[in-house]
Amino acid sequence: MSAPQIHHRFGDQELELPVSLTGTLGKAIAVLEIVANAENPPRFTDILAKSDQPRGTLHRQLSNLVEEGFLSLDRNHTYALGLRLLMFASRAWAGNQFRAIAEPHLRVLHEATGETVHLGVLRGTEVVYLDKVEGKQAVRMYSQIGNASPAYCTGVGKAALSALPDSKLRELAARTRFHKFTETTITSAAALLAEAEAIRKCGNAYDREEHEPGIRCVAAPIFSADRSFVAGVSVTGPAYRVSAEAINSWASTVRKTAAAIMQDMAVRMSPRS
Amino acid sequence: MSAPQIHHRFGDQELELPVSLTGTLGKAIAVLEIVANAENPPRFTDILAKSDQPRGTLHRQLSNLVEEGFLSLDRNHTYALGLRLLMFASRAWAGNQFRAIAEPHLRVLHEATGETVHLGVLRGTEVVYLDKVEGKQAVRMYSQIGNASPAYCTGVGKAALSALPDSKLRELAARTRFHKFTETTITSAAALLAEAEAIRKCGNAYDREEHEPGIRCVAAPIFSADRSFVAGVSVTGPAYRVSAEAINSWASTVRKTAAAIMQDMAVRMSPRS
DNA sequence: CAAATCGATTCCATATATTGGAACACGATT
DNA sequence: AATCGTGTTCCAATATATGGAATCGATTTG
Repeated sequence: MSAPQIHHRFGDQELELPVSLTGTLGKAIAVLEIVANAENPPRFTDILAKSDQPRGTLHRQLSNLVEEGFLSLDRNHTYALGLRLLMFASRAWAGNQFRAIAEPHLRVLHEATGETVHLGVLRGTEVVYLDKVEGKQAVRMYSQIGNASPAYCTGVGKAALSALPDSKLRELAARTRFHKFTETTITSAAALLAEAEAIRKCGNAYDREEHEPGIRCVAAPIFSADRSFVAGVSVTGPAYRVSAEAINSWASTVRKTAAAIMQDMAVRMSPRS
Repeated sequence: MSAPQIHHRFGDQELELPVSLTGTLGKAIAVLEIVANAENPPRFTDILAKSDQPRGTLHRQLSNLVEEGFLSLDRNHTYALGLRLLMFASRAWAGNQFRAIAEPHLRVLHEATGETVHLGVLRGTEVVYLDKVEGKQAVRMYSQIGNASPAYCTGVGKAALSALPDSKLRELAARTRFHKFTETTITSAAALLAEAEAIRKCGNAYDREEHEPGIRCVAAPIFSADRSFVAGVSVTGPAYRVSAEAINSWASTVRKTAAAIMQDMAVRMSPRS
């Protein structure tokens, strides 16, 4: 019913993270966020405590969200994120052109290395994972895909950051909140800027057990011509199995994958169909 | 920072599907839905055509959604679902108690049969898949999980429907819009009610290539005591590899898995902490 | 068993955010 | 240069969200 018209979607996606509230919608989403960030299913009062909305208002907001399927309310009066979010996300993922284009390249990279391959894009100071290719293994997916990790301590994240124009990089570095996950985690904006510079020079980002102990990773940046869209690819493996030499030996392969993805995207950008 | 308090979440989740608009939020979500259902990335005018909102209004709604990260707008003026939806979905999935409880049982079922195992819950007249366990295979995930399929022509869906109280079942059957996907697809409310009765008798639902040709499946219902929450678990395989006899031989195994999940949930429901 | 306490829900005058028509800007096409 | 198709901005009118207080219900306490 619709021609398979190809659009060009490279310098897409916004990088801004929403801080200011967008009227009614923003308030509703703020409530969603509270529920999403709660460790155990929150009750009305729990949410009220974290929200600065008066009772009546909050109650209606919650009711609306439940009505719309963005939240679910069980009979113990605890709220949880609703199934409708899953439906939207599934379509968001399937319809994402960048992911679709990158996917075959990720497979090739996985074949070449035998280790887990990640694809992620920068969103504010975080990286959102769009795909993951790993060996024989039962599902284990939402656990990673759609997940957001800090950019400053992951291979994909640092690769993406390094591709940003300098002004943008500084801005993000300034507003990053650093947390020392391991011994080697970067913990200052200055160190992050230096790291980005190093990555620009050699073309690869490395995660030297900076996020999780025992996990190593090489990554390379992917970016649009104007740097308004930045992402990264990486190969990850456990330190006990993957030596530092192995990581180094994959560096150029990962760079080639990134280059191949960028070229593939450029190709599908130009003509209007 | 928070006690690992266990809440009981069985007769949870709402079954209603949102038809009426919930004020401002509902209108915003309606816009989201338009973008989600578009085949190729829609432009402003495309959305305007499907929406009944005036230009100015629609434009602000879109701007707000972009601002909040629920939509992305690329420089060709095409809209797509935003990454923030992925982040929410990832947390919704990870935090879903039902899925977490069912997961180990799904693995066992997969080991026993060697074929793909699905877990899904009913939402309105559709089934939303929460988990999928399959053999050695690279990712392929959002493609199924979070996906919504019609209930009347899938194993999981029919199993879930059969567990509903009669009045609810009739209501859903009445508002189901039937589409003849294959030769064997059920295409009337009456036939669906009869099918549900048959499932209640034998305890299993079968998908006899009713949704996709060449795909067979046995399922069993999962439900809360008061039937306010209904779901299903299934084993699926390609007809060329999986004979009708094999499917039959798995029937009781699938029922046992469903029973085990239900018991496991009941256990984690009762005490308040 | 009554009273009190805590939480969730409903109500309604008021303030505010959304509305939508029209004007404006921009680029592509003729 | 003029026209057309798009996307974007503006602002008075108005519909909508707000939030304080009252109500309801369940659970705990005296």
